[in-house]
Amino acid sequence: MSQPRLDFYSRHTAIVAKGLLGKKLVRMYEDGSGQPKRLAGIIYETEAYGSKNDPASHAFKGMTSRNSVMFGEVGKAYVYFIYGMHHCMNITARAPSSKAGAVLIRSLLPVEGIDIMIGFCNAKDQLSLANGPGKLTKAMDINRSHNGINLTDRNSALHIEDGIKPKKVISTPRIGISRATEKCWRYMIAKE
DNA sequence: CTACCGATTATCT
DNA sequence: GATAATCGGTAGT
Repeated sequence: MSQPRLDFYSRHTAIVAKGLLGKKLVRMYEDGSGQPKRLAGIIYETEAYGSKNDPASHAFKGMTSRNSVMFGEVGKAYVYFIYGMHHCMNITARAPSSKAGAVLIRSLLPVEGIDIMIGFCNAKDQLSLANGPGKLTKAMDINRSHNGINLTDRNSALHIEDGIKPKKVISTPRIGISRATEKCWRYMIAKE
């Protein structure tokens, strides 16, 4: 299975956000049986977050202990904890001229290990399993231990593989933020 | 050390 | 549509 390499992530964050649609997020889940289980979903919705040009981004005010991954190498996972109960997962990506950047994964369409994911989050059907940034991390058991993990390595517990090619993509303002709402940096696969 | 608040979700009216 | 749940990061004292 081929997968995006470093140069894929070394472009403007918004371009990468759009390019990640249709790719597959793969989680190798170690359940103690000795045989890793594969959990995977097609990326259906993303949002781009920049640096000093983007007041809505964690990186806007400069590097801190939390967001340092956003300033590091591209193609890594940036996982953070929010609202005392949810994790959100990002993929670091930025043009070489930019200091920081990441793409928030907002929703997935589960395709592998669906039974296991349903067990994690009490969801009843495939669609409601990972249709939100906090829900998909719960469905795939993603937490801060995955912060900084290399997503371009297929041996990682978390990585990206090539998936489908979206036929139609739409962009809208981002969700759940109070600043820089004028930027249309949210991308999602549209129904044909 | 203390206080405020957020890239969310489930649940209630 | 509105709000509680719940806690780590960040800024300010």
